[in-house]
Amino acid sequence: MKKTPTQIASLSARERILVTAHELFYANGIRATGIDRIIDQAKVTKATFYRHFSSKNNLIIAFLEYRHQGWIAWFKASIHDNGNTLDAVIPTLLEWFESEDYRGCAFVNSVSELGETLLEVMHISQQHKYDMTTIIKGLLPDTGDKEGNAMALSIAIDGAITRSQIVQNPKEAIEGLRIIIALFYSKH
Amino acid sequence: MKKTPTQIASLSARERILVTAHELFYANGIRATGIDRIIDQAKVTKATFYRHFSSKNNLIIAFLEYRHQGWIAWFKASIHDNGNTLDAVIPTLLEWFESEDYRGCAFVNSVSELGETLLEVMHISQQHKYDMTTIIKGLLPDTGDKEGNAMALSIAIDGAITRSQIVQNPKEAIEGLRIIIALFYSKH
DNA sequence: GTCAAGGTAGACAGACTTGTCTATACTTAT
DNA sequence: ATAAGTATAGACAAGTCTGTCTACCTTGAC
Repeated sequence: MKKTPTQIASLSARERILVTAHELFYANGIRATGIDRIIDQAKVTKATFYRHFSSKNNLIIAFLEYRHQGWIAWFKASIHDNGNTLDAVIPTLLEWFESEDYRGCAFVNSVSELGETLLEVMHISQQHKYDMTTIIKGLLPDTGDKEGNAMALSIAIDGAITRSQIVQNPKEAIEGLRIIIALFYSKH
Repeated sequence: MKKTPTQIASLSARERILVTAHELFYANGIRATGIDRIIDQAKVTKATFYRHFSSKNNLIIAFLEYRHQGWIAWFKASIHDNGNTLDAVIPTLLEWFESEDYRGCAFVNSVSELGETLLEVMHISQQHKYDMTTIIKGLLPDTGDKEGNAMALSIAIDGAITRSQIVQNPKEAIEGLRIIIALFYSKH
């Protein structure tokens, strides 16, 4: 995915916390990441942290909103750059899967970890999947069961995201997805 | 999935710990579940727990092995009971998705939570996905790219498992999967 | 020049974690 | 009958976690 080699020092305290939380939460998990670790790496103090975020839960939600915005923007842009067809999801996802710090879908991971202990996590994750499905729908022709096909395709994409995380073989996951997409093309 | 209303008291201490750990780990997450909670609910003491499992990590691995065995056995049996064809995965998964305590794939959840901090978790999860794919492969005809098709189908299944966990709409996830499976049938 | 906002530095409370340890008791095989 | 194995009960060490607090400093607006 997008690499933002931002000079962390040039950001405001709030942004430094958010960027650092994103990095650590995604890489190591939310429960595994303590506030202390975040404030150390973000180069802020505890008082500053709690001035910007009232609690860790609050930061978790901000992290997911930040991630959602970033991911959707990247996904749209990359699909556009690859021709804006259904086929464009292949190189788009492959690039993501092959990125060094790839660790699956941040929303699936968050729901896995936190379950329903933090309702907003569930809601943001549902919104994220809904928005991804809408983007896929926009790539489909106006024939047949467009809604159902978009759902089916985005489920296949979720499968590839998950499989790539577990089996750590991006090519294999992408090839599986490619077979499914080809079936959709041969149908029309 | 299979409901085992086992009289917990009739089991050995080790089995009680394992059954309880399975219930709590799957329902609430691994990191969210403390040893104290497990020993309380399993009606054993700490000394007994540590006689059977040298550490929490050790219990996590035992839990995943137990889950893998149980899940694969259930999956095979349910597919068999539903006609032993590719279509059989539809009612099989629907039954699982609609079970009250459904919370997605225990292996995906574990990898999400623990990442690479516990290597065995990664390995067991990979084995789990491999074994699931093998079962799917056994349902396919000997035509075309059997290997690739099994991979594609099991990725779609993973997607449905994940989507059902997040969006909490089993029917929708199953319908998406049904569309993909229908495409595989129409191909031959 | 004053004042408010936002920053640094770090001690601290209180809860929760895993894992160890002592001391006691029940069961079963030899 | 005794010894080994497994159980109960629960105190405890040592570490982690989130969140609060005091005390002081810097910067920019007015």
